[in-house]
Amino acid sequence: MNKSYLYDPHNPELIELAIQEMPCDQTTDSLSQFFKVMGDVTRLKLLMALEKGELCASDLSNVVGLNRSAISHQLKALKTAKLVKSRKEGKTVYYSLDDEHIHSVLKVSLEHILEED
Amino acid sequence: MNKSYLYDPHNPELIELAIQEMPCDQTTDSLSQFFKVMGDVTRLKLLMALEKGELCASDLSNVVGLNRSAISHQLKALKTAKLVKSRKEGKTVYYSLDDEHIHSVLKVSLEHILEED
DNA sequence: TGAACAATTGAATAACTGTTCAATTATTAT
DNA sequence: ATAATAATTGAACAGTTATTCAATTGTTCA
Repeated sequence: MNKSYLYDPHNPELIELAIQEMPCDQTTDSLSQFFKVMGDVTRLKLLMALEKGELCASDLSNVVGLNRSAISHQLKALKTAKLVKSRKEGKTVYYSLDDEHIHSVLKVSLEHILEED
Repeated sequence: MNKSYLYDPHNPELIELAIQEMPCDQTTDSLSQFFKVMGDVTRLKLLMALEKGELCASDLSNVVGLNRSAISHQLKALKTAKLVKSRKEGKTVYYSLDDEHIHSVLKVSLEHILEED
């Protein structure tokens, strides 16, 4: 029961509802982690590049305009977050999007950003 | 033209395509900023609480379990990012979601998180 | 074996971020 | 005017993060 009211409630019923319907900490943590991973320009560009198809680390460096080390670090973050998967072929490692949901999240969010107001 | 190849290209055509279809810096910056704002547990919880209805800062403190100062700082960030709007009534300030897109983004992303594998 | 290439790793650094605390503004009621 | 309440603000701190550099692993080919 997370009911530690520090301040006088103005709308007690809505507070109750919001607390009841709030997902558990594990879920909100995962969700915010998911957004955090995409909340970096470099990682976002990597994901957008990989929407076009499978690419290796060097090619991704060329697309994003950062050295291989930086790209490798961020690819690791994306892999840990299970947003990309990799496949080794000889010396080169090919990366691709792991999840289908990402595309729709990117699509809806891009629409939101590009919206006029 | 962002065509500064530092490394030997393995897949030149796909590199070209990825570069051509990559949105401009302003767009990728805005998009990553959008995700960054939701990439924090506190702000995410605030948004999820506001999905239930309009709430004032104190009530949001009670829902999230943080003092008013912390909430106020994060509400400001959400307002700057145009994810929430506010309405003043006497001493209290009521906050609500500014954008309809957020709901679908949260929905799709939550599905992704809760997915089995 | 040794040279060349792709990729990763770890340490270091500079920059950023979220929360707390203390002080302040604004509004209402006595 | 004073007190009380709601909210905001700014400074400070601890913790995190992205990039760079140098070194290393792993693979291919001569």
